[in-house]
Amino acid sequence: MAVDGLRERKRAATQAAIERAAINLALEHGYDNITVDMICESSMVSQRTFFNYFGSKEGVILGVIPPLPSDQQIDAFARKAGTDVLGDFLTLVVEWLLDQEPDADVVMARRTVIMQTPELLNKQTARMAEFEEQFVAIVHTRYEAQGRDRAADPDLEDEARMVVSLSTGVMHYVMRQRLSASPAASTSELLRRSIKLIHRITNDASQPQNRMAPKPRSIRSRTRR
Amino acid sequence: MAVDGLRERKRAATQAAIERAAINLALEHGYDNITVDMICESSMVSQRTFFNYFGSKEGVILGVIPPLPSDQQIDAFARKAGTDVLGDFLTLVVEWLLDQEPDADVVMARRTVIMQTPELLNKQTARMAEFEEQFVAIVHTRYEAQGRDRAADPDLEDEARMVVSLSTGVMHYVMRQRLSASPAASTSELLRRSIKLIHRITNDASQPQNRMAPKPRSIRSRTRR
DNA sequence: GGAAGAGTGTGCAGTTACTGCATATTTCTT
DNA sequence: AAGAAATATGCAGTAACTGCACACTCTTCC
Repeated sequence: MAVDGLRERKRAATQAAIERAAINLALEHGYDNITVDMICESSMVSQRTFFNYFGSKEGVILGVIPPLPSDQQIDAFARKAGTDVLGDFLTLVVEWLLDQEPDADVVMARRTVIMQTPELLNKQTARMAEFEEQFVAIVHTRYEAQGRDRAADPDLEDEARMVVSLSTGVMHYVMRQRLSASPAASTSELLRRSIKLIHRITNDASQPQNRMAPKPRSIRSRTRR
Repeated sequence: MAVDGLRERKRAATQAAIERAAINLALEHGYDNITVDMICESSMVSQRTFFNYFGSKEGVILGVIPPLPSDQQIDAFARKAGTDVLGDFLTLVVEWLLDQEPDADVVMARRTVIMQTPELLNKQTARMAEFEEQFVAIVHTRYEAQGRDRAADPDLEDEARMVVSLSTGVMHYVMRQRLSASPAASTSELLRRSIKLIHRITNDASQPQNRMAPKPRSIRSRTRR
């Protein structure tokens, strides 16, 4: 029994090779101007292998999707005492997405590529959106742990979904800030600032909560195309 | 000089034909199981024409992207007296995206297709995200109209961006609700309920604003893949 | 140490969305 | 009716992605 596993090491090597090749090519030519074939040639693997590893062209830049949060993590989130669902959930998602990949160089290079290719940021967000249902379920475990019942409060379903939708938006913001902001600021610090921003925005609104859509419906008259 | 323009009428006809063909096919076989060629055959146009009209396969289901809000609309948004930036901006976006297409049948059919194909909802959101920069600019016009200066308040840039990010999330939620919710509920009503939900979620959090990330950094120990 | 078995790499052929370009057809203008 | 402008189409090509069959390599277990 190999203590480490030659297989695993090889696997890690190819993965890293493809990754490096892709990132370097993207840095040099721009993500949109490189093809999967170029990456394959540069990393000396077949196209098929490339897709076996990363599944898509974006995948190699955005990184492999981590496995969903463990039951432990979900449990920890569900049992937190506070009422800050949004903040706690965001913390969970950030840990899920961002706390990995120890290689600082790669992280840095990824950043640069994504920064030069706004479309990639959107794809990142879209990729996250595919877990919407699972996320909603996670939020629900928290509500249940707090004794809030789905049957008793019909809005609870909507509330969970809104938490997730908001989180997706905020995550997009956070990712974006991580690119441009001083890399010194830790992610959790960034998150805290984001939450503060949200409060500033929404609290402003909570005082004159009344007038929302002054015109009942008036902009109908617009020419098409 | 033709009062109406034969050209325009023909154009509208082909567009409608393609649209109908696409939606019907999607309803029958599912969006993922139809090809652009099938749509073209069914609507008797060349593939090239299809792409001339809709640009992409999603485009024909999601509808043509409306032109950005007019300067008038932006101005109206900028000059609104209240402090509810988020609500007002959401109203603007909803008007931009949703207040068009008088044909109820088509709207209904679209709904069904999108409902059956969650991926389409994400693409819709992604498509909207491409206007992020323009949206941020719009929010800024409002801040400027209110005398808030970018130079004086360095966080203003971030605040505008956060408004847009949040809006994207909320719009995703709204679109989703429009699918499942009783079609009776008007969109503006839905929006109002959404804003209320946001307040419920964020106000809960504003009281115990302190404890955010209890564990400083501990989940590092996770096996990869 | 060698055979069986599981995991990996690769070639190939095919599908599908999408684009540029040249050209034909149709409608509008005057 | 002629020329300009818009529209429709065919064609050829690119690039991402998939399924499948087969070869190769590491692991395991006797």
